[in-house]
Amino acid sequence: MHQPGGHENSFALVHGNLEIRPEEIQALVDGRRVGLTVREFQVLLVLARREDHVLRRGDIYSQVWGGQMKHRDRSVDVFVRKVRTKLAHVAPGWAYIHTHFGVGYRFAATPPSAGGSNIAIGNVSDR
Amino acid sequence: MHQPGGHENSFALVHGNLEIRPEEIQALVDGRRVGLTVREFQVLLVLARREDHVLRRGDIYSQVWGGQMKHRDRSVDVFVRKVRTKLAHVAPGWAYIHTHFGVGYRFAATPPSAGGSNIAIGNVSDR
DNA sequence: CGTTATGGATAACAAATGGTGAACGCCCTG
DNA sequence: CAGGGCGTTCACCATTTGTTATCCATAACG
Repeated sequence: MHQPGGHENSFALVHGNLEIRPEEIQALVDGRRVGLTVREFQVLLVLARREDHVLRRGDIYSQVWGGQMKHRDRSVDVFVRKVRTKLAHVAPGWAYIHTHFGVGYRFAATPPSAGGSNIAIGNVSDR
Repeated sequence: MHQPGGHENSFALVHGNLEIRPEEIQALVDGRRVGLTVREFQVLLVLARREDHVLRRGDIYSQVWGGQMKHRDRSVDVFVRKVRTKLAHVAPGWAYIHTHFGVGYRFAATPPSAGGSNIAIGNVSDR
């Protein structure tokens, strides 16, 4: 994580059934490990720290990778997907990272059925 | 948004039940997301920044799209309508963007019933 | 009233954006 | 040195958004 000269805020975050432990680089859902890699964890952490706020890709990027995000860099997207996949594996039906088209992503732990009983499988993007 | 070399004024605006967060490109009505797209949001923002002032189409256009608005370009109108629709969806009865015939638009958060109990459905244009 | 100007409403089409799956290269470990 | 885990990058495709044209309603005006 890129915070030049800064310490990691180390208190655990709890959102819904998800617990995030910065010092341990661990994310737990109802006590079960999500199994995120370091990068994946960082992306989730950055988002979760600003619950319910829309973060631009560039902001997420600079906080995790440091520096300026190159034009058309898809790193953030790819990692968001990886995180989503692993979270979905442990917490089926829940949604945590919401897409804001043309802007970025927003963290909000959303229980199943909230947001409508979608018969469709695909993702829905917020705005 | 076109502000060559300029920074986005980033403090939230609040008008009536409407909150506008430039940084997040988010508009909220009583906490509920309006769901505007980036362009739609920009149009609303430009208007809201000059609450109660009538802005000419050309001004709105140049601030959002940049450059000079071409003769008979209806972009502004189309987006005003889109914004109105989405706002109406979340805040029934309220009016935010008022038409000034032959001139342009004016932002003013107006609660229901203010402005008369119109039985008619259509729009009313100010002057 | 009849005509013209102006804005509202839709829809068709084009472009931008993000989801996905997979290939690669690196590094570590057995 | 083979295998596995991880981060990075690419390419393809579905969806969402932006742009433009057209038709319709209404205001302005003689």
